[in-house]
Formats: sequence, structure tokens, C-alpha cells
Amino acid sequence: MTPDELERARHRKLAKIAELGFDPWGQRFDDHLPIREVRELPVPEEGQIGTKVRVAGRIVLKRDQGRVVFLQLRDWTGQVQVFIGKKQVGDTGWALAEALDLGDLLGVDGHFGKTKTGELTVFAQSLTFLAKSLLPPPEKWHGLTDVEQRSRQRYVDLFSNPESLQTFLGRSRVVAAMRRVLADRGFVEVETPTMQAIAGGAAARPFITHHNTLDIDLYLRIAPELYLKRLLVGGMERVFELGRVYRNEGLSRKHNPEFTMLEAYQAYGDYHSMMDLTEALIVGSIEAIDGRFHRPWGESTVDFTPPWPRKSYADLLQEVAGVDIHDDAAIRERAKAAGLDPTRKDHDVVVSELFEEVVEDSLTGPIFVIDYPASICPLTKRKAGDPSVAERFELFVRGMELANAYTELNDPVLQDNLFHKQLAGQKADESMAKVDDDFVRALKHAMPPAGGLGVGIDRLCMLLLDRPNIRDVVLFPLLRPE
RNA sequence: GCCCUCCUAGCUCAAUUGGCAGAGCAGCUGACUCUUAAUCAGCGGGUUGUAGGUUCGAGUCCUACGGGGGGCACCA
Repeated sequence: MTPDELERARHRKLAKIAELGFDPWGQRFDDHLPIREVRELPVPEEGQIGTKVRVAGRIVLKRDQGRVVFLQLRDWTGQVQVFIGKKQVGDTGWALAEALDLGDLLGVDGHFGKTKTGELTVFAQSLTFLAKSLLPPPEKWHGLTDVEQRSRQRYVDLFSNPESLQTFLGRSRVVAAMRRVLADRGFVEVETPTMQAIAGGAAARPFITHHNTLDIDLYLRIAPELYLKRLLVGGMERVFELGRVYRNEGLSRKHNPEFTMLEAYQAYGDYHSMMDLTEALIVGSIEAIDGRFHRPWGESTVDFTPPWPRKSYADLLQEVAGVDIHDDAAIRERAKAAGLDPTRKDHDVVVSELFEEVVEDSLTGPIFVIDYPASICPLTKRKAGDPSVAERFELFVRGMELANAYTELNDPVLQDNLFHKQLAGQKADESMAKVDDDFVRALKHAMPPAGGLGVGIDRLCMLLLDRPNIRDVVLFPLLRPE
């Protein structure tokens, strides 16, 4: 049967449903019980009548059995069997039952109980038609498997693949948990510009857009960092923003051009405060999902039981790459051995490339890597007594960078210098050091010493929900238009 | 941007060395008042991603294009 004929068959059913006096597109339907709660009701004794219930959902299976029809009805909490008997629902109800298709939305009033074979069931007394599905749903057993279609037609993926729905509901719990943890600690949520004249706060190529009335180009933000720190100057002592940032880079399993970032800033804190906060946020997220600290990740398991180890960048470089971070010749030699080209590059740039090439993939984590080379951290405060080291950490799990935090640089003179400094071997348009004079002016009004944190929500969800691809945790990932 | 690879019915998948395009689900018709991916009988459904080429003959081989996936590069 061609798609056209399949749709026509459903149009005929729609007409029949209308003829029976039902609205094929449904009406308000109050007080239905989530199916998960229905399934938890007491099952009546033999011969007893069960609790009266009202449910609503999508028909995902239909077993026609003469003068009885069994349905599986699914809502976003679960699935339950519905028993429709010709005698029990009357002529009109039965005529409706015969016109039902897989994918239709149906309301059922009936009694909860068990069939002879022990299946939890709603025994229908009356049916309410809620909406006609004009397109056939995917295969009832395999669901939708085509990766492209699952992303493009997420609506189909969600109703036909329960594990996909669970992933996105899990993501919502993670986000809600983070807001709760932050609110409990006195943070306030703010909204700062996503269209910015200077795309600062990170190193990435931005998207460009245009405002007609002002006739100026603007950038979609690559980070909210510099605006949130302005709020610290303004006296908002604990702020966070949970929102989308945009980076005009390639797509991969770990990269979508727009992704969700949490940034939080705490006046009078430092990067150690942020490590504590990071643990609290992720612990809160895990508790919101299922409370399991040993979490599956593909074939392996990640142990998120806190506290997580904290190791210095220099120590890890020594341990894994076998070189002293201060030994320039050894670093360059080791970089060459790793297939990198260290010529005409600043020492710290080579160190950074070597670290990424050799150390990062070995970090199974969770592990806080702390104390980064200062010159690659232009927004970070230097360690007291050692200006070559920046008070920064990154949280790694399974080779993925999940969080990045600093003791924030609040010295306006040093900040201004760093904005204008360009390290050899760093690309200009990709440097973090974009001059932002207003930001320097803000710092001149005194920003409190503070800790700041960024968390990649999508990647965190990948790890917590055991999904190997960022596309699996982004509802509508970027795809080439059809 | 580069390399590899995939695209067959609405969905899930077959098709030997280049030799008649198939099955299950879904759909349609019929049987069945306790089924469990219900079952049973019957019927329909295809420009094999698109356009060319090689060949007596192409789902299969070649070229280009489109879309997807994996990897590289990019992402400090």
C-alpha cells in the first residue's frame, strides 16, 4: 500500500468516527490519571469491581479478538492494557473501537483490574475519542531506528521509542535539580544578552547576525561569562545563567552548534568553592534521576561517588606524559614524539597541546584537573606566590570536559594587558583574549574576588543518561534542511 | 574541508558470482468475548535516494550529485 492509500484509509476512519458523533480532534478531557499511578492502584479480589479510573494516551498496540479488543495505551508515564468488550461499551462505543487505528489518541473511563492471565488492565465502560492519527506509526516492535529520522521527526521518536522519552525526561530532571541546588545555596538566575557586539568569554568562532534599525552586526554569544561578571561588580553576589550558547564549529558526537551551558559566579569564593559546587550539582542531578552513583557508560561503568580526586595539571603531565612542565626542551621533544609540531610556539601553548593530545584521553574520571599554565588562561586569577599558574580546574569524565572553572581574574590592569596579548602559536580569531573595554571598565569599579563555573549540560546528560551521542540528548539537533 | 561507509514497500529487514525484487509488521477483507509483538485464511502495496554509464541483463559494477552515519581536521 502506498503512503497515500494508508493515509486515505485513515481519513475514512476519521469520517466514520465523526459520523458516530465523536469529535475526531477531541476536546478538553479533565482529571485523567497518569498511567504509572493507575498501575499502582490495588488490584481487586476475584469477583470484586476495581477502582474507577480515567486514562488518556496513544494506542500503541491493538489486538482484535472478535467481540473484544485489547489495546495498549501509552502516556508519558507508562503503558497499560485496555479491555473493550462489545457488550460493555454499547453499540456506539463498539463502532468507535472498530474504527481505532494505531497512533490514535484515546480517553478511557473504566475499572482497574486484572485479566484472567494476570495483565493489569483498564476495563472500559466508555470511550472518548481525543485525536486522529492520519499517518501510520513506525513498526510496533522495533520502533523508529533510523538515526536521521529519529532526530528530524523527534515527535515520532518520542512516542514510539520509550527510552528516548525517558532520556529527555531525565534531562529535564537534571536541569531542574541544578536550579534547585543553586537556589538552595542562594544563587539567583539571570538572563544576559545572547546577541553581543563582542563575542567574548571563550575561544570559538561565533555566528554573525544583523540588526536592521541600528544597522550593526552582532554575534550570537559563545559564553555569558563577561556579562555575569559585570553583575558581580554590580553587587549580585551569587548569580547563574542556564542557557544556550552558539559556536560556529564542526559537528561531532560531542558537538552541536548550539548547546546548553550553566555558568555560576560566587562572590568571595574561589575555584575550590566551585569544585564543591560542581560536586553538589552533579550529585543533585544523579539523585534527581535515580540516585545511582555507579552509572553505566556503554560497556563500562563510571563511579560518581564523591569526593572526586583533584590532581594538578603539572603532576598529570609528569605522570602520564613523563615530562616536567618546566623543562622546555623535554616538552618540545615529547610533543614531537606525540606527532605535534612545537616550532615557533610559546612554551605554554606546546604544553597545552601536549596535554590535550596525551593526557586528556587517559582521564577516565571523574577527576578535577587543577592549576593550569597561566598564559593560556586570560580570564583567570594567578596563584598567590606563583604567577605562572592559574587557579583553574576542568572536570574530566571519560575523556570529556564536563566543567571548567576559575578563581576569576579581577585585576583590571592585568585583564587589559591579557586582552591585548597574543601567544605565539595561537590563532588570532580563535583567541579568548578579545578586547572588551567596557568589561575592563567594569573591573575598575572593583569586582569582588570570586569563583566562576561553567558546566556543559548536554555532555553531562550524555554521561548521566548513558547516551553516546550529543544528538541523543538534544531534542532538535542541527541537521541539514530536508 | 578530507577519508571510509550506508540509502531496497509507511516501518523493520532479506535478495548467492551481475540472472524473475522478497519477508515480517502496518493496511484492506473475513473468523474469533481474556489476548500479550494475539492467531488463522485471503488481498493489495516498489521509478531499489537522484541522474548518467558499462553490460544480452544492474538492488549488486563505475561516475557525479543529494542525504545520513563513523573517523580526521576544527572545537585554547
